[in-house]
Amino acid sequence: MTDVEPVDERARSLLGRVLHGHGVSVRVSEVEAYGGVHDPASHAFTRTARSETMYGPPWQLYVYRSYGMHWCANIVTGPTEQAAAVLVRAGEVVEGVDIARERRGNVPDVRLARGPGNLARALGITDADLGTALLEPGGVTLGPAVADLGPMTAGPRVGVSQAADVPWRFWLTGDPTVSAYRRSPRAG
DNA sequence: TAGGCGATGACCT
DNA sequence: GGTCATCGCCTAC
Repeated sequence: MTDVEPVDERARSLLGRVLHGHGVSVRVSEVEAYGGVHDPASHAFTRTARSETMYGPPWQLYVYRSYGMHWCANIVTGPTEQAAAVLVRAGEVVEGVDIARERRGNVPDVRLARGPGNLARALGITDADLGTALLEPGGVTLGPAVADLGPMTAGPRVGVSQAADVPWRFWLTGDPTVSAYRRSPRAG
């Protein structure tokens, strides 16, 4: 590997874009970048069957289960074999609000897609969507880039115990749908 | 084959 | 703000 992909740049470019999933559309307000094979915090740091999708071509959906019961949606951004990906952490439901409410239960609208597990649930994303090509018509798709984003902020990643201080979490400044920061108890 | 751990969320104080 | 539920995956034996 002679150079490192600008994974942080790829992550920032996802902010404001709309992710469509099974009848619900979410405007992405918060993301977290994972550098793939060189990032100790990434699932792809050690290659396993679970993370195999991340080594494939970009713009595919990587779905994993967290704490046994939550699904988390990632967008593979790196070229084949690099396994760089971006975790979509939060967003604002802009279409299909009724469907999202049905999936999430009786919570305030601002919380419908706040947090990676909640966002995946609002969009109806499960392991059945693993490997979905996001730029082609299908169950889960990604909209075009947004020109006027407004200010964004960078900070440390949430919940990771390795490389916790790398500022690869990005969110739209002041957006109410952004999830709260919580440091991993295992981070140094 | 068994044990430990987590890119979390919800609830309680 | 703090605590705990919960279970699939990974690693070590």
